[in-house]
Amino acid sequence: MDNWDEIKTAYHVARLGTVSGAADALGVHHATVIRHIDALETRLSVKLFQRHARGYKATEAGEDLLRVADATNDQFSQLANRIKGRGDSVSGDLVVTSLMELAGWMTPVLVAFQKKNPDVTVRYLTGDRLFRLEYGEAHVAVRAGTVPEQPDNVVQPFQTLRIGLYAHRSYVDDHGLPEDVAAFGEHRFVVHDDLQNRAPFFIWLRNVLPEKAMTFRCLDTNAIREAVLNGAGIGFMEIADGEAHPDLVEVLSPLPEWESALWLVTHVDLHRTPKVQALLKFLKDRAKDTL
Amino acid sequence: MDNWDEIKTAYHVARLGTVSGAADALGVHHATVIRHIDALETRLSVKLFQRHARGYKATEAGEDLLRVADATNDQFSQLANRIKGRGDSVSGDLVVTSLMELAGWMTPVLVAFQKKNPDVTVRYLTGDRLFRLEYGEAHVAVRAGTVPEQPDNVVQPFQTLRIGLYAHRSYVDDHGLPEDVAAFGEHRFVVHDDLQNRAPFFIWLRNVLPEKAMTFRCLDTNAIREAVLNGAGIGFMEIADGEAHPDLVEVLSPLPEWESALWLVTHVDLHRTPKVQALLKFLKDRAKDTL
DNA sequence: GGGACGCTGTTCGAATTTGCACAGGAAGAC
DNA sequence: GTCTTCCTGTGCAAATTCGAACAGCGTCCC
Repeated sequence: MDNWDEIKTAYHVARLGTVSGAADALGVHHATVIRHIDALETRLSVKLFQRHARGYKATEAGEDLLRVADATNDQFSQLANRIKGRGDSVSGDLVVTSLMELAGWMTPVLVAFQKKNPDVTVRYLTGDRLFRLEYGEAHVAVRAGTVPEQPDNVVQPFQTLRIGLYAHRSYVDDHGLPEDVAAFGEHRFVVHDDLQNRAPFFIWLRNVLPEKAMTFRCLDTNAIREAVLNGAGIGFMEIADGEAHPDLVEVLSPLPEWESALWLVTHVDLHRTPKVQALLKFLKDRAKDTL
Repeated sequence: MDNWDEIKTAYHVARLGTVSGAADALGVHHATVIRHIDALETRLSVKLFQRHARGYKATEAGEDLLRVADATNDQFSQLANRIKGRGDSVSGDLVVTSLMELAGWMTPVLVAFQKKNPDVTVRYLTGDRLFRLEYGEAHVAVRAGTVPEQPDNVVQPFQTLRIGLYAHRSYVDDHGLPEDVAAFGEHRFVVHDDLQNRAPFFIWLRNVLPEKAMTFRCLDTNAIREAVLNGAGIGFMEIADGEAHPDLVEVLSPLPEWESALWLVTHVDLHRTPKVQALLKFLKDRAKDTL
């Protein structure tokens, strides 16, 4: 029973009673229908039809096949409708991943998107680990830095991650502010634990700051933020985040080289789906409004 | 959704996760699998799989297809088992038709057959009308006379219908017996109503008997038998039947030209099925024993 | 880090499938 | 009765599909 097309052919013959009718319904030549039936009967070594001049009459086996194939036909039709319907609608799971730094900005946007599309279940994944689009781990990723060049990924420029250098008032009260970059060595900095971190602002910092000044090191961005807010030292934060806290003091005017480009990345196989397109459009619209 | 083979291919890809694995399972080249998937996705304009270096991962649509196709696969397997199982076993309906003359002999044989094969439902059809094998009206027919030559029928010689000419003792008491054929005109005969009837014994009778002697005419053989048994006149009966009744008198020694050949006829599409073969063998064995 | 393995994807020639044309036959209309 | 129509069935040519070989790439193992 390893040729489903022949079953389909037999189904239409059983349903319509004639080879010609089945051929019309299937859009193939009636010779093809006869050959399919013959092949199927030979393989099963059972006669599915009794042939006579006015058409084909299903035997018991043929009647059985008719019932099964009829159900199958229904199932497949419904499947096609579901698939096409889902293709047009925005529903089901929608997995988004981004840098942890963006959680503050992303979360309300995703909540708004979910409100607008109640059929969608949003799953927002952040973590050190890069969630891989090519393994289907996420539909949309927000990536930072140079243009990602994974072969099967569709990359769109999103916006610029603007970073500032801040210290908490309590730190300033204790240590003052560095006059200029040359004086950074006399201060205490909160930095990422991984000194190989390739964020542009961090690379810049490594070039101007001796390692001994990096006195508080954290594995994740959230911890860095908390450390700065608690006066552990000077550290980088998103500008919007820094400005939102009245107790934070800007240590240095943001430099252009601190900025890092953000990219919207999707897997090519999912990029054209309405669901993904809807989110991409939503993200870009919100970025336009809020920046 | 009009190519079931492509669905089957997609099913195996979704199930196994790789094109190569599916190709092995299907016994086709992996290039074929890729083409099927591409064609299916193009037709549905939906991505069923996300491609990556380690294989294919089903999208939501692909998962949906997997579920449906899995059920379909089960259904088809069961169907194949049923069809092949039924092919090997003797069960279901078995429709037999014959001349009414043979009902007396056929019925106990069919009952015995049904006892031996309890899964079979025997339907024994007798009637004036010829039941047509080519329309699936019967599986097996017992026909009399010259070799039937319907094109799609398989004809096997069965046995000889032996006919005798009988009268009931009450008729003989009233009218005596004819000395020879020449005296037939003085007697009363029970015959078939249709004078065109082509039974050989009846043709013979028409040649030796004036029409005025055919005083009791019936439409069916059963009625003729009853009429003879009630003394309505001289009539033809099956020899076995006539000999079974002690009150019947043989009017004339049976002539060879009264005999009529019996044929077992089946439709070529059903002839090779075990069910039909079982009945044919049974009929022939019983005929050997009882004649 | 390097080599080997496994999987995807494409191209081209071959094999299979398909469509066409025509024959043959049965049933129904007139 | 004959004619028409519709159906099945078959040989042959064209179109489509399929398979072999090869390339490319990522991953795993050593």
